[in-house]
Amino acid sequence: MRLSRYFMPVLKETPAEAQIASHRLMLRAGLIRQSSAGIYSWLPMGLKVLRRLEQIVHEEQQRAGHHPMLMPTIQSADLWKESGRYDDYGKEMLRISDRHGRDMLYGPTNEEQITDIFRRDVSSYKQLPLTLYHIQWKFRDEVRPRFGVMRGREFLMKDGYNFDLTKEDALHAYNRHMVSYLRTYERMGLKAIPMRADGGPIGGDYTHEFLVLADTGESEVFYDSAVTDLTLGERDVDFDDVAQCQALMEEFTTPYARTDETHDEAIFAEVPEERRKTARGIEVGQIFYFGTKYSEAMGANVQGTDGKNVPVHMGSHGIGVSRLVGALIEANHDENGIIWPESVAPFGVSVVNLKQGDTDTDRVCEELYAALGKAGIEVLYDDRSERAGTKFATADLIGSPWRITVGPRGLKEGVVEVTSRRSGEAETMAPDAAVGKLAEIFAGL
RNA sequence: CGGGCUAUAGCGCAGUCUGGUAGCGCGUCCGUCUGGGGGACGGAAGGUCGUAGGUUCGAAUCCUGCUAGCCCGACCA
Repeated sequence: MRLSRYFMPVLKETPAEAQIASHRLMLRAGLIRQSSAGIYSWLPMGLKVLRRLEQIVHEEQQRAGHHPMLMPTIQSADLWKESGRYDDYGKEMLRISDRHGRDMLYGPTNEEQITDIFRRDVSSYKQLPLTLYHIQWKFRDEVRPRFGVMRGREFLMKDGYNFDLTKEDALHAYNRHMVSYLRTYERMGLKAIPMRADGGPIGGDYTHEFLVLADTGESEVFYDSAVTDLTLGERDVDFDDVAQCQALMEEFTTPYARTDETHDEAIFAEVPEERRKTARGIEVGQIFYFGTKYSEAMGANVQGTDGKNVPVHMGSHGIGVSRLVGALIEANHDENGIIWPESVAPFGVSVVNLKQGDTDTDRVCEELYAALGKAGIEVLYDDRSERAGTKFATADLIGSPWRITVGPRGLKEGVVEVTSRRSGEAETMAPDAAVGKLAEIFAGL
């Protein structure tokens, strides 16, 4: 993308309403604009990030054997009256009525809807196990929205639902989700720790929250530092392998890791003192197994091998996709701006032309732009007639992980400069070598 | 939902106390000089001062209602 033709309204100063780094930087870098309290428009570059996260979530869900679908944002209240949650949910739920005076609502989640879909078309154990998910906008009418997209009222969420004949099968689904979530966050360049959690309004005995450590996190967390060393890495996972998923789940949940809601000082005290850590965390996902709570309330039964109807065992699982954009920035920024991990960056490379209008710098920039694009890298070419300082400041702010600086001084020696946004380290090399180096870096993503 | 604060140009702010018809910086547009970390100079555009009503010869300024936004707490992904 040529910056001169793009819509990327960056701000030099921070809007007064933004308190935390991610909110400030999302506004300053032109990712979002507020529409009303807790409701945001996603500008082109913000949408790019959101789409990249969605893409990773889709790939990892489908890798685990889950099926994408899409349910509506507006739901009928009838289903919620049936499950009993119409009254339980309280003012957080945005209630509306249509022209006929029917009670409707803007969905804060979709257990009722998915259960309704399930019970209409699934009647036999032979159709199980089944896990369906979607990525859809939700609305929760927070009393006090804040921190930009981290605690908005409207938010994009992946929510998934598993249906299984037995508790054992449903717990495998639970473990499978645990592992697929770990993979998902790792691909995004995030360290998310599964922590034992409270059921909350969704209910359930088995539940873990995934938290990203960040000073601005809303939850206080307590953990054994051993848990932060764990990674899935390149390990090959067979999501149908019950024992493997179980083992991985145990590996990642055995070290102590809890939020303040479930924290137990007595158990925590057993962790060796030097490994006992207290920090703050941002919740970016949660998984639940809740048994037959909804299937019983809503009559979601299947016939078992003996021909008898039994309620299915269910679980639900969520990833806060829009919130993740904020969490990623909280975990990846410095005083100059955002530092995107390669896998989610809206632009992998910023090409900075230090002397717009100079025949040689213009030509080399164009060649780099074309060659990097051919290598499958999204490039933001800063072709504005701005001075070097302005272009560097913009590049730092928007956080492309790599910058190629092209100026007459370097071109005299036949080189350009390749700079890592994260480390700040710069290397000079021929333009061809720069393309080769970056193509290699981005090839694995 | 309790407590506190704010609303003036795209962004950050002054002006309000003491009423006289709106200003600064950044950004934007034009021009010139520049050109490796937000450059300089000259010119210009842009505001029903959140909204409705009241007081007054006259209201950004004083009074009342409303709305929106922000902060702390409780709540929550």
